[in-house]
Amino acid sequence: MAGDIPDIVIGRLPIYLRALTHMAAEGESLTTSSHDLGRRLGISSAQIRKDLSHFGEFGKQGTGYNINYLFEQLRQILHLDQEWPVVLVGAGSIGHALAYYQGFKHRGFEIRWIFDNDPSKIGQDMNGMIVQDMSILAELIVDEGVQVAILAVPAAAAQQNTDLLVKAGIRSILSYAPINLAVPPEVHVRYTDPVVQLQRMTYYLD
Amino acid sequence: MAGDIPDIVIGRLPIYLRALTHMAAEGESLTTSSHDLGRRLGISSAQIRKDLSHFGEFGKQGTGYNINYLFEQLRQILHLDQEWPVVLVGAGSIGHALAYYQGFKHRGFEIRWIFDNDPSKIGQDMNGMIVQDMSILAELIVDEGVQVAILAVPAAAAQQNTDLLVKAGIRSILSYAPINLAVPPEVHVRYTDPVVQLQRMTYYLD
DNA sequence: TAGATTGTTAATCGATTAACAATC
DNA sequence: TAGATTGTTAATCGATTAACAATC
Repeated sequence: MAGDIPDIVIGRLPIYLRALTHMAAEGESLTTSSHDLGRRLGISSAQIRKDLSHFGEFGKQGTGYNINYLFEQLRQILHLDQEWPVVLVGAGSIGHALAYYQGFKHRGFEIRWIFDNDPSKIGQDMNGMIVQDMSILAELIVDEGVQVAILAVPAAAAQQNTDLLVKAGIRSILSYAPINLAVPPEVHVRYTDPVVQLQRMTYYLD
Repeated sequence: MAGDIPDIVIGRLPIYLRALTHMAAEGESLTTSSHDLGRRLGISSAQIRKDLSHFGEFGKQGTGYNINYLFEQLRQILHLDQEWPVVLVGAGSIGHALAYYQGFKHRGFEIRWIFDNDPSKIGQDMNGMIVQDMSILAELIVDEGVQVAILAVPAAAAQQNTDLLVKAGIRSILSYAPINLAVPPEVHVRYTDPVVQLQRMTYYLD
């Protein structure tokens, strides 16, 4: 059942979740509709209804969706009704920004450990965490059962670090390295490369 | 002609460009093939050939594509045969990481100006640039003809800053704020939200 | 030449949208 | 009730893939 839901649908759920958070915070209404949500996100109302229909019936004809209820349902669908501990690999400037980023709180994730192989960084404090030596990374992942990693190392080191993470049992990797990573099919990787995003837009510029 | 090329195709070109850079750096061969490129990127060879065929004929039957030639062609298609000056709005930890990020160099972009509205940050040096007051942002964009902006401000300030950027003439925005921005159709926006990326993957975790 | 690979066409596959009965 | 909006079906739209003639 779950396996046949298109990944592109899964990819929109966090966007819906985020919009619902804002709506709840605004507190203008207890309910929303597919039309209202779609207008905010630039998505058709039909698509939103179709997406949600993969998982159940969350709305009421005539009134739409209860914001808090739909929010909770999406949280459960995405397995965010628990906090995922995250290991951060790389204590450079990107790693630093991530270590101090407040946005993980209350959205299902917490960076708990930071690793680097640079002796000048090891032992440093970053937002209450001590940068640890890569040599004990695999052991920690196994012992703590960590499944989620953020990779913020230079491109040249990314694949070898990925192999290490995968071997230790990591199943989801968010990579900031500007390179495509090879992983086995059961491991999910998402990429963040600001330059790729910018390059995609300059096509439309003169 | 250009207008009818799907945006999803445009979105893959920077990925191809990045892979070609690595291939050129490795220097193992002067040529590649759609099959070779596809294997590296997890994309079918047919799709790569189809994508490229929107823009011209860059290969040779029997031998494939000259890496440097294809690289140059893609650079031109994406308008990266010039350096785009970028204005960075927000000098917090994300802004700081971006200001010091070396990855923009040689990939078509340079952050030239940093703005913030926090008096404690204004005047600070960041990688050779002085953080400037938001009050002179619009004037600078107009005077310098800046078209590309990176937005790294809190969600609460993102829409009002976007409105300011758009009004001043910015046409491409890369936003790190975890919120959907409303912009006129001629302005392109891309988003980077690490939490959204992570949330998309936890669906597949137990 | 023989083998390899392109560019392109047609077929397939999948995603989005329009429309509407059901019903709150 | 009348108006609004859901969930779903069928139609449309668009993207991917398979296949192959052309040709290096």
